[in-house]
Amino acid sequence: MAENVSYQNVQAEVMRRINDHVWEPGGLIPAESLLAKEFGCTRTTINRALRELADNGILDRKRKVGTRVALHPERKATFRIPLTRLEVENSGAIYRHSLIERKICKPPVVIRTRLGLSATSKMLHVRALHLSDGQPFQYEDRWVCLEVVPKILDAKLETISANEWLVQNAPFTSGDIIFSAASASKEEAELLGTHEGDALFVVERITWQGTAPVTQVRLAYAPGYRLHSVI
Amino acid sequence: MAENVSYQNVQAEVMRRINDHVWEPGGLIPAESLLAKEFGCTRTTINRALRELADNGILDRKRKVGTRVALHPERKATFRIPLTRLEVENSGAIYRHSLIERKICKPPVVIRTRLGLSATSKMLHVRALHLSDGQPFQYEDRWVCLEVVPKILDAKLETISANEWLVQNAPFTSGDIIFSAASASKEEAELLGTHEGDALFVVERITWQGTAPVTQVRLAYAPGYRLHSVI
DNA sequence: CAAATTATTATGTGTAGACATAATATGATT
DNA sequence: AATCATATTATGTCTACACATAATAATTTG
Repeated sequence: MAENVSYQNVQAEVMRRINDHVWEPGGLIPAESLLAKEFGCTRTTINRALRELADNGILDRKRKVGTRVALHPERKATFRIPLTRLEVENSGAIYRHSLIERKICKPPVVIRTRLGLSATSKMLHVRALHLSDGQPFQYEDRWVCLEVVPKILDAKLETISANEWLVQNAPFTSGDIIFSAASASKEEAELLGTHEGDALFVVERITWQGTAPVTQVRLAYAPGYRLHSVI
Repeated sequence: MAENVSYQNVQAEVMRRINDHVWEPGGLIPAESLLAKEFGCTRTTINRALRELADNGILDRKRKVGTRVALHPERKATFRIPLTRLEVENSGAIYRHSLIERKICKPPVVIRTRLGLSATSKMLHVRALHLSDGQPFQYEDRWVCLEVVPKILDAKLETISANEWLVQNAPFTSGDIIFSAASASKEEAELLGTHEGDALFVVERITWQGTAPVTQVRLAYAPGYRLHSVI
């Protein structure tokens, strides 16, 4: 008798009660100590179950106030941000990349202000094309903050992509990502082997080391690219 | 004396050692029991610290084998999947939606096979336009599985959007999401108030209740839409 | 020697209890 | 009545210990 109740059992039952509207969206659910008594386990176990559900956005918790069912159950989707090389190789194709430009210069105002840099700052501007089985796969336009990552000037970016060098040598603490769709410019179309005006999937990413910007990159994918994710 | 060591302290120090290459990517790190001794806390605390980092993709853990620094630190990004209504309202605009079509019929083969339905299955096909301050914001093309959610036939989809009705009435256990870019068809362009061929940001989503498909939806956003996310 | 069996070990998860902390509710004071 | 100090409460996190489990290593067996 007295089987152990696992935190997963608790989670399953909590989810059932939410789905069956036993516990209404926005409503308070019983306190941990009560649930512990009801489920016949310790508060530790209940705590872990509820904490994880709160991490997943299913529940909202506040000290002293209690735990309530999230009002708008906006499920969180997570997706991995792989290296472009691995993204290609995982599809079974052969990866290659070619450096288009590598220049130290002052960034355009858009970039500078977005990163919060002074007007005199110089950055490393890198443009590269990533290929999958010889076909254009992704066009990369990157600005690297030299004050934060001066060592990148020693990197052989013809051999190792800036993407990969940064992952290995420039840790970041946080980042912003923006997904959008854009029409291919003439140059982009040429590089990606498609036509001007074609719809491209675009990812922009800015990464930070504390409050200092590390790098900003714009990745334009060749037509047909689909980013997959799971809820 | 003997200050408590929190799991967050442990996480911070672990991250430092990874960033400073004290622990190499792919390398084994000391076992929980050793770290507990080193940090002067219990294994429980170490476990929580490492477990969370593993959840975030920073570490790889396997029983008996140990814990290693993830070889390719593909950071996971998470983003919320809000109701379209809230997405609009949170931007300060007024939301409205208009139903374009609501029909019970057999789905095209693409949809049917993707959802694993039989050839005779009928589904509810809903098309709607979501507006932000009167301007076209998102075009929704949805198929709902009537075997799983028969009650949707009673819903007043002119009043409440299918999106919102389903969130409240049809829980799901898992889902796939695909992001892509597409050129606007003539009809899409008309509905979204733009031009044929314009680049649209497209989200496709399939949700499942166990192994049964709940709904498949294709959301095409008006030009200019950007999806934000944080790492 | 190869195959099957039996340790061994690192993580996974549970119990029981304690103190910390944030936010509210209550009561005392002006 | 309004303000401030004080209890109260639910979650947050830690200690200390125990047993479960998966995967490997060591050992026995055919």
